[in-house]
Amino acid sequence: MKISTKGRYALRLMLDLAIYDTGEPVSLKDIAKRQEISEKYLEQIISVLNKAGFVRSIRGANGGYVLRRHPNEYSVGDILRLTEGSLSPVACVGRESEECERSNDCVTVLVWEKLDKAINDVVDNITLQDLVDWHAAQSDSYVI
Amino acid sequence: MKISTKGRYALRLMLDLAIYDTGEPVSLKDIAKRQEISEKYLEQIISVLNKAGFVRSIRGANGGYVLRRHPNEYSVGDILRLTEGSLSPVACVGRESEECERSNDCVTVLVWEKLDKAINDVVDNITLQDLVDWHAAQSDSYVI
DNA sequence: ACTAATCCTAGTAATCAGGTAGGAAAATAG
DNA sequence: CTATTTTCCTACCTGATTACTAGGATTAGT
Repeated sequence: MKISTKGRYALRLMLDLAIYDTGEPVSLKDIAKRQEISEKYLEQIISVLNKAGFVRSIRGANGGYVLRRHPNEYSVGDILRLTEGSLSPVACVGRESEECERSNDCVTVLVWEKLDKAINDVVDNITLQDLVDWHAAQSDSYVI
Repeated sequence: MKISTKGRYALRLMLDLAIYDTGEPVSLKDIAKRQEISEKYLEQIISVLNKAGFVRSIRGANGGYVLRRHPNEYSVGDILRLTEGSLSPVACVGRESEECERSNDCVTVLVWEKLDKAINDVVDNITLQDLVDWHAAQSDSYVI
């Protein structure tokens, strides 16, 4: 029941892009340095975000990435589901759930459905903008 | 973010014991047949439940297992945490959480804490007895 | 032309999931 | 006392996944 590094790094990556959004593209090199994550590994992760249209890439010198939309238009759930795959705790519940031939007398599925709902309720109700705000609040408290 | 077969099977195993609790020990062979799970694999899973004192074992012919406590004294969370290990979505939150040197300026941890809380809220508020009741309700509806 | 960046594919070591296999030990039935 | 039924224990195995690393092609600015 763990979120993999792929999902966690994707979230930090998107948050970094949101925080350092000046209009200018942000290079992976900078993100990798700030987040202390291998640049090569980040490449693979951002490639997924790029293909899904979450970010826009600018190639060549002074290139990098920028967010396509406003931070409040990305939910944490969007980002995690894209990079992690389904967040449902078992294969037989949630979106694109697979059929199970035992579903007739299966009681435990009721547990998994509640769990699935609880998980999605959390991640779908936090946006990237919320993370930016929390970050700002945290930084402020250091200054004071 | 998946619950493994170990946790899922453990839950079905405990539920089977609760449903077929007549005072007589229930053999793994019977449980394996009813639940369509390999008996050998169930052996390993119930061994964990046995060592933790969740079930009592009776060896020899006509032996088997019985629940140690009343079904309403087991939460789904107890069973899952025992067999799955921690249910927290990342290593740095929840019970026995590991220290992280980035925790100072880490914002995403707030997401994981909410998620952890939501997950535990679900599994700690469903007991084995609830599952038994749901099962009974489901069986009734078939009879009618 | 040189450099800085993204893009793309392949490889890889370690770990884990999900079992199988074989036999020892205990208890009961006959 | 023996055969059978059951739990108990340890080891092994195969395939998938995780978390990366590596190398080079492509694009674009200076």
